[in-house]
Amino acid sequence: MSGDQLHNDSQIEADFRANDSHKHKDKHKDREHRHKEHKKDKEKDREKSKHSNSEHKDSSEKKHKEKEKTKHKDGSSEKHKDKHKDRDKEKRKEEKSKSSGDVKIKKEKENGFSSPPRIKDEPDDDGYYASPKEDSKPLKRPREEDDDEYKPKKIKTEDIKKSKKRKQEEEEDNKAKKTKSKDKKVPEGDNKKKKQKKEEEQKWKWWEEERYPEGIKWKFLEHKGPVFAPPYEPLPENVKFYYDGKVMKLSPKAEEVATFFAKMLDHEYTTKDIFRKNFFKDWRKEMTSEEKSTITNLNKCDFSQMSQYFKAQSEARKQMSKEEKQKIKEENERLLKEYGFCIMDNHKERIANFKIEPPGLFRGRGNHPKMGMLKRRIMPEDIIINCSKDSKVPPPPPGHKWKEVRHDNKVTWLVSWTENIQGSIKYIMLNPSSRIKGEKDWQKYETARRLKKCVDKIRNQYREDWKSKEMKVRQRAVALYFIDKLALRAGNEKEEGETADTVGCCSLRVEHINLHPELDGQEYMVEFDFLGKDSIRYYNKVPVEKRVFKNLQLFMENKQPEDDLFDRLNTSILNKHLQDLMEGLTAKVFRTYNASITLQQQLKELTTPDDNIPAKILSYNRANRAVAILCNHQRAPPKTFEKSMMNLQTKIDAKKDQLADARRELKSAKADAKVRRDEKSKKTVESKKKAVQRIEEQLMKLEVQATDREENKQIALGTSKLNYLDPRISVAWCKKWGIPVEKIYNKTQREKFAWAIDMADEDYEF
DNA sequence: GTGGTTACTTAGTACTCCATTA
DNA sequence: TAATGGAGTACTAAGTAACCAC
Repeated sequence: MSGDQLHNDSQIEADFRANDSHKHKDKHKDREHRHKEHKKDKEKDREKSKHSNSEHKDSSEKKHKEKEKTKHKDGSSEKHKDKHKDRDKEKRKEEKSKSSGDVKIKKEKENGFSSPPRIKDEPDDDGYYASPKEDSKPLKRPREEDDDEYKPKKIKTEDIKKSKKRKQEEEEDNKAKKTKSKDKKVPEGDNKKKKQKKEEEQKWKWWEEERYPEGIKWKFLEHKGPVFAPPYEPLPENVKFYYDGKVMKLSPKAEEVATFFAKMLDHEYTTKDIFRKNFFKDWRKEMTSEEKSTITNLNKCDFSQMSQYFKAQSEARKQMSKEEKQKIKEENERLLKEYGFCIMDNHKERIANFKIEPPGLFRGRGNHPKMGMLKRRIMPEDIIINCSKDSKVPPPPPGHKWKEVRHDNKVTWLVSWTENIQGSIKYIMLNPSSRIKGEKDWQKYETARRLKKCVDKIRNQYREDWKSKEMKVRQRAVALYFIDKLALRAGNEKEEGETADTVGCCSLRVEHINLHPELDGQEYMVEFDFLGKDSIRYYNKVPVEKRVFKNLQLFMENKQPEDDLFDRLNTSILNKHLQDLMEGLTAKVFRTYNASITLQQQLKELTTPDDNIPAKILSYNRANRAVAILCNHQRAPPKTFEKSMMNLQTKIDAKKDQLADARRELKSAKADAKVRRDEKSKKTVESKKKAVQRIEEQLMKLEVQATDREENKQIALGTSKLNYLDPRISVAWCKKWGIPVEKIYNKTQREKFAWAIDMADEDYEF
């Protein structure tokens, strides 16, 4: 298959799939919503479902309350997994029996889903793709050697010489800074340049140093603690809240929560029943008893004045003078300078998120049962500080104290707290450019490269396991095949009712796949349709091997749509097995491996040596896109997409006219030169020629831009670029073809991948 | 084997800022 | 000079997976 073909096919696929996906997104959501609601409603509601909407809502709310009560009363029953599962299955069964009458949805689904298979290339023989040839070239740097990864990790201590050198350098740097501040005679521009140069020279190459022993994350850590959200500022007197048409002054606490809702009034969220219900419940908790007895119906609340006030405020912010904006900018910079960095082992490192999340309303993704709940304000008393014993512990704000100060150098976080919505722990950690994150990232790609070496063996093994006598082994083998072939996520188990109903490979249910012995002229087709991470829909039709198909039929035998497809499997079983096959191997390594290897293959196929730089970059983006499609990285089409495409087209048309004019002028200049035969007219011809060339180039650039943008409409390239693609592949490609790395990675990305930019040469092979 | 907890990576979206254009 | 648009950034939700106790 040629590069072009591949590109075109994948593009068509992408468009089909993306259109499909968005067309049906809402329907899907509706269906999912019904699914959940019905689960809650159980038997009694079966009858009621025929009744009016409002009735249905009321009863479901009651049921929900009952459910919550029983949850609290009888926690033990909740804990028992099998019972739990069985009950879910029962509920799902009921839901299914109800929704089976939903002809409309089914019909539309049949009509709408026509995307071609979206899989990686496979040779015809066995539906199995060969891994690329392994490269035996020695890698330049010692730490790139895979052997390093194979051996059980040796305990390494920091090279004394190096650390001494580092200290020396730092001291010199400090001296230099001092003298620089004294020296006022040097012109500022010069100073800046020098400073920049110096900074570049002094970028710490942690990747050239020894790693710490396994488990030790740092030896010294000092920071200033977190920045708390600004306190609530009460609304001005003239901004009123109305209840049932009458002005009502709210207590500060209730008012603050009301403003959260008012700020979101234009958002679709605030029209959703669950959101409103959750918000109202939590809002009432913040009210005084008087307010509670008055405000009993959210529909009677009028937040419009508040909403307008915030809109006016944001408008005023936009209209601020340059000076005012500058002042704010400076204040932010000051905050960043003070709290945005820490000292970790002799190095100043940037902190990723030093600000504590402000209070507000929880905005889950997809059909989240907790959307609208109040995310409470985090106080110093909620905060755990982590730093080294010999560091200066950050002082809590006056009149407050920390929940705890600990000195745990086996973890990377500086600050943590527990949020109130899911009860999960949130952390303040370092920036991706830091040593601690970079090292981990590098390690991740090294693990994926190790997988490359044994992936053939693993593939042979799971193919064998499709024939196993043990059901558990067969399920494991088929699931692994999907994870490998389709880059599916592992699919951990989730607590029912706590999050949106999304799945990954191991948690797929029977209802998420459809088997077609023949479809679109191909045999043994599996049709996937489920909501994955972030409730992004995964829809794909894939031809599989006969044995896989037969196994799937077996797994689905005597099961209901809401039953687990792989009922003998979970991620922990799968990962334990993978661990036996290769040290450090887990399900997610396959995603990294397949993404990176795909990029490398695609770059080889798509890059045309004679192309100019913009065309080569288009090829790069196409290779990147192939990965994004594989990993199902979608985005909502930008709101201004159509408009901006139209503008671009207008520009292209204008450029075409300009080109036509220029060509005409060139032609007449040539004719003129033929007659006159003098130097002057020759020169004119030359300059006209150049003008044509220049315009041609400009036109080409615009056209490339248009193609790229169109192909990217619903595909997000960033996620794979940042998390799945070994940056050394991109760096090597840039070096090989003389493309400035800035064209591929922006400043932040270059900082994150500094290690790769420094160490990869053009021969690098993933 | 299970459930709970913890630590960390991966993810999409909303917002901000700055360059370009009218 | 204001409007526009797009790249880059901030934010934080939602995953994966390890570990531990039972």
